Amino acid sequence: MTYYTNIQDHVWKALSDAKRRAILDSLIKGPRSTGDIVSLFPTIGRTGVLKHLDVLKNSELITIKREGRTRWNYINPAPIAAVCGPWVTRHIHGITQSAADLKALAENSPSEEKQDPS
Amino acid sequence: MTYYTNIQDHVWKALSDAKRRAILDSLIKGPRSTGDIVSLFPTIGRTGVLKHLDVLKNSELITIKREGRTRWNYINPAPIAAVCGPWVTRHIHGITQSAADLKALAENSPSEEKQDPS
DNA sequence: TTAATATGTCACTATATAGTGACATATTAT
DNA sequence: ATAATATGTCACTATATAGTGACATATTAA
Repeated sequence: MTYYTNIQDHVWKALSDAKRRAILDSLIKGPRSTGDIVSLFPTIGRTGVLKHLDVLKNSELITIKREGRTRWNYINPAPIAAVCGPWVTRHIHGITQSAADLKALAENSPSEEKQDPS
Repeated sequence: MTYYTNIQDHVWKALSDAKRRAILDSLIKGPRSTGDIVSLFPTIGRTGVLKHLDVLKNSELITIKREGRTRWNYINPAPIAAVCGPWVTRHIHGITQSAADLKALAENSPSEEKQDPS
């Protein structure tokens, strides 16, 4: 199945690939053009990198700003801080969730985690 | 390709699945038997849960202790603390890695991150 | 011993994902 | 206008992954 509609899953899935994490690492210093990022990965082609950037964009881990024919890719750490940060912290400190949360997690794990009450 | 030989990747891949994160959540309170964990997931079968537990075991996110015919699954937060913690912290605070590290990351991303000098 | 319980293993299916090559479009330089 | 640059899109292939049903094994209860 693996139908996940919430942003949480998108973020974790995006971060599960080593190359995508490397791309994010390379953006900490500052934005890079797409071509520049491509040149950082000699082992895969341009379209491959493009698809990784698409994944990062869809999970909002990068934002994009066009300047002429150049596309500038900016890192956006907000999803990391919002999604992974709390989860990792909770597990490092062994903090238990409420039984109700756990039940929801297990039963419909695609939607997972705390959801907006919208 | 996606041949990853280091533990780092195993951890991120393991955590990329919502059900596996839910299993880990359920273990914060304390160890559970395999059958107990299975009963937490009505949407998938026993073998499905077993495979998730295998993934968690291979990434050392759980440890196992047998007691008669019962297998007790214990959470092990060490890989989270060792692998995800620093990465997440670094990104939340926007801390740059050395250029050499970045180059290594990009060129042979399968092995990724800092490796044992062994 | 026999049956029930709890778990392990395996081959299989279906979907997801990484990666590619070919082609298309937009922008800048000559 | 023409060429070079930078990026976007698409169909395709190969592998990885989630999940299943059937069967096997080990342990406890009757």
